[in-house]
Amino acid sequence: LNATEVIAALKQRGHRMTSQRVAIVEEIAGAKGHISPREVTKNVQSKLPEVNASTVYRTFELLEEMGIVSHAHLERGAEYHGAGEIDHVHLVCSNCGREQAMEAVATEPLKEAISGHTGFAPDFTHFAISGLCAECLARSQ
Amino acid sequence: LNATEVIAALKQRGHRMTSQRVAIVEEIAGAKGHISPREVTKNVQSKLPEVNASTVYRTFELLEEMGIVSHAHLERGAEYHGAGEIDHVHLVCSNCGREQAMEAVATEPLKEAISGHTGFAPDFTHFAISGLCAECLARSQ
DNA sequence: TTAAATGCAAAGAGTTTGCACTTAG
DNA sequence: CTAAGTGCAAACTCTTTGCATTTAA
Repeated sequence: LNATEVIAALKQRGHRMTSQRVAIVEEIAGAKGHISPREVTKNVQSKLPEVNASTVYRTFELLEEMGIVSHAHLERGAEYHGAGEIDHVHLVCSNCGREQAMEAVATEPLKEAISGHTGFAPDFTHFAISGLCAECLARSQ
Repeated sequence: LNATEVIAALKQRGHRMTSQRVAIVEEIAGAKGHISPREVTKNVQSKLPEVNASTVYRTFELLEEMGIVSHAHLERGAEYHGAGEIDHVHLVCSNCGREQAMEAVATEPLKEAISGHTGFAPDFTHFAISGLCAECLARSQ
């Protein structure tokens, strides 16, 4: 996710570039993996104290509408990630809370199994997948 | 999930059976599939108007602690289901919002694939699985 | 009797909204 | 200029918590 490109895309759609919007886009673009509205709000406010949370939410909404980011549901609410990134699933340890990502290609077999049984076309990237990470699993045995 | 048995289990643990608790347990036991704290609150209040939402939350907490129910994360917050029920995953259509359940055995192949790649032991029943239901998929093509 | 359970009110987190003000273009 | 964008305050949803009161056993 490249801030310059996103800003160019926004301008092309006729959006105005305010200092708040630039800071928010840069924060999102600079984040690795996923980032939540509250993190963006906190980080942006350390530079521009006046930026309001509602502006952050409105910016995420706009970017999602433009197909630039997507959101996923993790244990504690929504997180966003670049829509262009390699599809990945979110593995969240229910014991220690650690998160890891895994490429979504590995989920193809289950996609086909579910699709074959029910006709439902699953998208494993939208909700996190809960479970036990390797360490907690080992420790529990 | 059988209300009488749950009540018996509560009594055996030394809990008191108040009219509120009975009504809440009956509502949960009477629900098919999953049910949310807000639904329980709404339905119970139609019989006992004075029941407070906090009592419903405390009851769910107690039942989960006793292993009688488990919770899962769906698009709009937590839902509970009987812990004894056949393990099932929640398929939620991102287009029409419809929910369907599917036995979790079908997810075994992916469990093994993820476990083999990352050591992570996934539990697909804890978060819903998003996607397109058969109807919306057909309509989109 | 007495401690568990409840109701209530408040708080807290996360998110949305209406409206008046600001400002990019 | 002027409408898009913003800040602010309020509201809303979901959930939790402290405390005084009620009540099952």
